[in-house]
Amino acid sequence: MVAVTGTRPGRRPTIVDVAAAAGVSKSLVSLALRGDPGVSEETGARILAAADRLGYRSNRLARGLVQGRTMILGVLLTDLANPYHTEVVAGVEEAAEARGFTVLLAHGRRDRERLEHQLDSLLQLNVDGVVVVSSWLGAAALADAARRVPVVMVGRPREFAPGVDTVANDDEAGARAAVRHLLELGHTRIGHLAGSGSPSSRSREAGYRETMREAGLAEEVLVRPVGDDRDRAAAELLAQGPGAVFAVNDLAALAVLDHAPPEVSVVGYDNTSLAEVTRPRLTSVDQPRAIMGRLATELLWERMGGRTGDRHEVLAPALVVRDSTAPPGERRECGAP
Amino acid sequence: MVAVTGTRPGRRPTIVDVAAAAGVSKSLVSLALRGDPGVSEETGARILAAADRLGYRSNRLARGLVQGRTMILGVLLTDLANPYHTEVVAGVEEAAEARGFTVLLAHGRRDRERLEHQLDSLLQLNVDGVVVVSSWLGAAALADAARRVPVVMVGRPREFAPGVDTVANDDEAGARAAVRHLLELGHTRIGHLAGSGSPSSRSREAGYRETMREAGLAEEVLVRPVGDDRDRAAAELLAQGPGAVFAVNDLAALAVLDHAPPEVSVVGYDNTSLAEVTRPRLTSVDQPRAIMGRLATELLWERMGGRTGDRHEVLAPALVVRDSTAPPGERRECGAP
DNA sequence: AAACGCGCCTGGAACGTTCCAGACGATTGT
DNA sequence: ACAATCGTCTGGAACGTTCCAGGCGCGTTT
Repeated sequence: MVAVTGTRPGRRPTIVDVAAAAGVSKSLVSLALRGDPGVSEETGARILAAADRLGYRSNRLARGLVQGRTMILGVLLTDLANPYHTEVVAGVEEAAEARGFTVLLAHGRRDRERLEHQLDSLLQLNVDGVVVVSSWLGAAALADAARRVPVVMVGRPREFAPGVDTVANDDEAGARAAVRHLLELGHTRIGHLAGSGSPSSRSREAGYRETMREAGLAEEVLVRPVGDDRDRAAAELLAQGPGAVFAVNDLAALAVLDHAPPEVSVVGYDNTSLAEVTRPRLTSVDQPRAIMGRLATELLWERMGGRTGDRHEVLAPALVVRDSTAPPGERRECGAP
Repeated sequence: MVAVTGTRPGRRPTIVDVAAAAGVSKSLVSLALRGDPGVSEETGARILAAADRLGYRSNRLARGLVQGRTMILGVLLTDLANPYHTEVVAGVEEAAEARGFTVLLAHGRRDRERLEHQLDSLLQLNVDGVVVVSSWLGAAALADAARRVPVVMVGRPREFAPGVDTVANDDEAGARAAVRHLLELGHTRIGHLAGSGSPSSRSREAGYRETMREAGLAEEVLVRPVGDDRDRAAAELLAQGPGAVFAVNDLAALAVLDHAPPEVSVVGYDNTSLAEVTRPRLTSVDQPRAIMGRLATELLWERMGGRTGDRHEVLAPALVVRDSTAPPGERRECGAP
């Protein structure tokens, strides 16, 4: 399996090698490999056979260079370990694949500078579009990228970048649904373990406050930002004696569950895979992540088709009720069923 | 911010545009942008300024084409959602970055055919090396890829592919450590919820059987394969009344925890992020994933440097003791501390 | 004074593909 | 019989870089 006849030694075979082996011009090889109808059946078969024999693989760099597009979509992630992100990616991949694109992921590893660097790498590769699954990237960097290639951001940006479409869920509505669920169970003393000032977390907090006010419970509003130390924040919030807690995300909710007596109901946000796995299983607000990913890809597609105006899509989340919520005074279950 | 002077309209600026703007040859621009010492300080500054003004970004396709290498490492993953994988990736990224490589990820989405397709995509991109974090890929596909570019597989292959280095943990040793821990706590009736025949799971089962035999407990050996329905398998295993269970991985361990009375001790394998999050927190065998990722990158590096013989590295795992194991008869804790 | 070395710069040839204009026979239409 | 058309196929020009051989001016050595 070492030296295959017809190939220059030590080099990967090119279209020219295949052409020589099949006794035709390189142009015809190119046509044949792409299945062009203007190639006679017999010659086509011979070319394919030769390519196969030589172990030829097309060189995407060269193709991309001459065509000016690569049929590659780049996905930029802050944090691979975040299950929220990965489900969005699955949606992107599905839609991209259907349109013949290859998806490559670049990873920022929770570091803003690295994130910008990775975005740059993708641009240098001439990807045909970028989906950014991160709120960490600044509007300037995003807008700059959008000047060269379609860019969609999944999530809620601090600031809208011109030329960049966005896909987000309606955080305020999700928060409302969570709080309403607790109200309907009969809770009144509902606290909120809040986020750290990101646009999403602010909307969630606003939804919480609003719903409490509408229920005539403005005095019961109890908010504690989660800060750096989730456990401390959870403990301090619980020290105020709420009957239920709406947490800004699942991890925060877990911290609450950990410190709360079993009568306290807890709702999370994001419906990550954690929610299924913990005991009690966590009631949580689900973002339609796969759909968001698909939609992001469609927005890219539209941009490639020439759309110029910016679009900002907001999707409705849905509450998923599990075992961590119960009427006041009832114990959540714990451990084996 | 629309039409920048000096750029041909509608095209991204190239090195030639920069050259024209700075009044030098394209060759000099190339040298200047790469920081070649043979460029006078003054001219260099002028070129950089021009590049900046035009918003120039180097084209990696063209560079890769002429240099024959891309300074990109590809990582092929079966399953993004698997936290085991993502930590390996972090290790790869760290080591790759230190050597000036960019890491791009391709995702097989738990589909073998897609996995092969993605591998092909990476090869077409002329990546300088591939780390495969998956046991799904056949030896033939791996060997084929290894013929064009260095390939390292992280995990235990069903069959060693020629030309492909591997990095794995010592599953048998890990299993021994887990079982010994249970023995030391005083357990004798130790069951095993086994995997589905992958090389890793077979080694883990072997380690279990061996250790039981050495402890004179050959008669107590109790093995149930996990199959498709984890919950059923766990319930059936528990119906045999073991005092402790060593499970083939964390997810299987969780299924056992779910159905077991609190006196039953449980050990998992892989020490995924789940282990920290469940209650009781799961005792589990940890693979040094980040180190495995780094090592994989180093093996690639060696191959690039010309090594030809195959290397198969096996790293020692370590047991992480948490709350899911206790002496026989004692209750594991549950819920708040 | 010629030769050499050095710092700085340039033009053209790669790299592997696709695109384009057109060549060559054979067939068809008038 | 001649032009037009069609099905196949070809050679060269892109694409945007890097690499290479060398050029020019100037100071230093022989």
